Amino acid sequence: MTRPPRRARAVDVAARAGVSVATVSFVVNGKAEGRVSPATRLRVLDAIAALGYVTDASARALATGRRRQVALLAHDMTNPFTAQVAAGAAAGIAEATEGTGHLLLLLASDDAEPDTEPVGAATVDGVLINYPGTLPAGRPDLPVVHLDDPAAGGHQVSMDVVVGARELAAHLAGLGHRHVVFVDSNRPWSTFVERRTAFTDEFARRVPGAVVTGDRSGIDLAGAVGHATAALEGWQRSGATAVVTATDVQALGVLSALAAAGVPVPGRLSVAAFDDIPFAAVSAPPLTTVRLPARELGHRGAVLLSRVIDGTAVDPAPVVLPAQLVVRGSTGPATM
Amino acid sequence: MTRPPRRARAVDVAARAGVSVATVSFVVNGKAEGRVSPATRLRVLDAIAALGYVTDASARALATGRRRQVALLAHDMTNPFTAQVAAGAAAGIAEATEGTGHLLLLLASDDAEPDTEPVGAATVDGVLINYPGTLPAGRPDLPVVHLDDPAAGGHQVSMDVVVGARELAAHLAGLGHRHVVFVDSNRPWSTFVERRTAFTDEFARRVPGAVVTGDRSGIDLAGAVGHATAALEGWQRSGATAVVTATDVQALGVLSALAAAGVPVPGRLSVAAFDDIPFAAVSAPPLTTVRLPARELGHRGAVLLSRVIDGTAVDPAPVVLPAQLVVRGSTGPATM
DNA sequence: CTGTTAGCGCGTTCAT
DNA sequence: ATGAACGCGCTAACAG
Repeated sequence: MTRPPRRARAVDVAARAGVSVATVSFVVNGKAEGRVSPATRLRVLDAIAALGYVTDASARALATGRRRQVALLAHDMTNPFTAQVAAGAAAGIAEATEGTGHLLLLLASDDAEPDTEPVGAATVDGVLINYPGTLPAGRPDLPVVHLDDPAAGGHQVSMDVVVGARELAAHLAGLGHRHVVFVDSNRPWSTFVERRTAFTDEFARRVPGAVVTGDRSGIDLAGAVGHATAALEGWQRSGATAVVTATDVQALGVLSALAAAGVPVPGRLSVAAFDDIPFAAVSAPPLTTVRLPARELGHRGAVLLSRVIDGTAVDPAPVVLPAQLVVRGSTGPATM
Repeated sequence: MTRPPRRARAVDVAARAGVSVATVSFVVNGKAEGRVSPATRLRVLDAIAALGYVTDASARALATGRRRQVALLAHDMTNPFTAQVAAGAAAGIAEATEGTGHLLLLLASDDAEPDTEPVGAATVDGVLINYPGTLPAGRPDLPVVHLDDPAAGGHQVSMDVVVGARELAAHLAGLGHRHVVFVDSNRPWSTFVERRTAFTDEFARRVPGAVVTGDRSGIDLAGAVGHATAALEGWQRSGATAVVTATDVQALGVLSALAAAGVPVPGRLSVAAFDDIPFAAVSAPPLTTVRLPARELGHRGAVLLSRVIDGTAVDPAPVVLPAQLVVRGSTGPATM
């Protein structure tokens, strides 16, 4: 009665069904068509169910060379944008592989590089990089898709940040703003460079004598609040009438600092940003921001990566997702 | 000149170093001590570096039975609490395994159960469940640690929600509130049940004739906003002077709905919740909430799981992390 | 101190 | 239509 609680193997299934392991393998992998008679196929299926047999992933991986896993290299899961990318990626890989593919989460610890050991150890069939910079060499032919890194080569999916930035510039210009502070991220990622330069260029083009003061802060909430609190007075003295940040998280920090200091938004200072994370819609006032489709980014990236892995996608054709300005209550007419 | 871009294997290293694969295996796994001479060890190391050799994870897993991977079963990575748990878990597993362990992310798609196929396929050495309910059977002896699920048996780490809930009840009672609306989560997870009953009991104990009106909403931002907007009028008519929600996300939604309706907080209605996600500190007004150490939860859970896996932790001794009320601006004296 | 070798569990070609 | 046998790359017991 005391059956060994050991996992059933293909041999066990084969024995119970009175066939060979090869037959079991065929049935399990859907290659029974024209090779295994429907009757025996059913017997095998029964045995599988009875034994609770599940193919061992490591053994299969060793035999096939496919791991059925993909890694997501990201920086900080605590950032809502990243979290959405991850959620989208998980859904995308599941969808593209019909539930057989899975996501290995590789996060950077603090400011270090994320741990890429699994990549070298061939634990994954491909990598999704939501992180600037390339992989450590060693696996030159490993399928890779870059996310939101317009400067990256190869396969990538990004968002039309430039269009969104221009819309934002036009919006602020139309409200009469002439001097804005642009709070960049203190990480020199290409997506942030693009946000800043596209905004700055368009704003300068539309507003004669425009002034865009550069500034930067961490993109974590605490860092953003601290920076904004300290920089606030300088912003006011400079005559700026609007603050644009590279990310929503920073803007939420700015909003908080302004509220604490009793500065009316958008009465005294307008605030706008990029991302449109869910919390941007419920801040006080709700945040005007450039909507960047984070979840879609992860989703499309995962689907693309799956295609690269199975060889369907060969030549790198960058996918660019649309971005769009969402006007809410944090921006208003410029007032000096 | 055209070297095959193939990954180097142990045999290749062995050949280059003039030793056998066993020797390579020993030095790779740090078992060279007293088995391999320092000199040959160095030769092997050189060969490894020269060839860029990295042990194949699948092969090693097949041979050792250890996958060096752990799964995190979670519901919605978009929820900041979950994201923090994930970040903590990733850090914890890396720490406990000195960088050799990794995190497989298994998310539930919408309201379905999360995909547990990798668990059955033995892709992981253990599972971290931040999700109510147990694993599908089939692997009864698989190490499991439940997170924030006080009703779960076995190994688990949770938080002292009861203490926090009582502090909150005392706080509101002290401010003169007698009628509060408790907006529960619409998911019947034990952690939420605990939050509600602990709060309700303590509040009733402290306030003679106390009224706690029950209510519930989704714990996603959109759902919370929608619900609050619709329920708002009823809350006001009922004579409630405070709203307590099961999670910060819901409270943020409530705050947003109240702001849109022009209801002063805490002037007309006080608002409080559980979690203390980062955004709770920057809302307008900043949210009074019971701080639940999410990151720590994930971290400790991962460390504990590692111990269970390597057999260090045997008897399930539930770990309970402290919770503590953080009073901010969203709660004030009751006013009718 | 070092080499040989038998598994680990599955996929797949080649006979039958 | 089915089974036998080899290989995937590595670990670990055993022999020397």
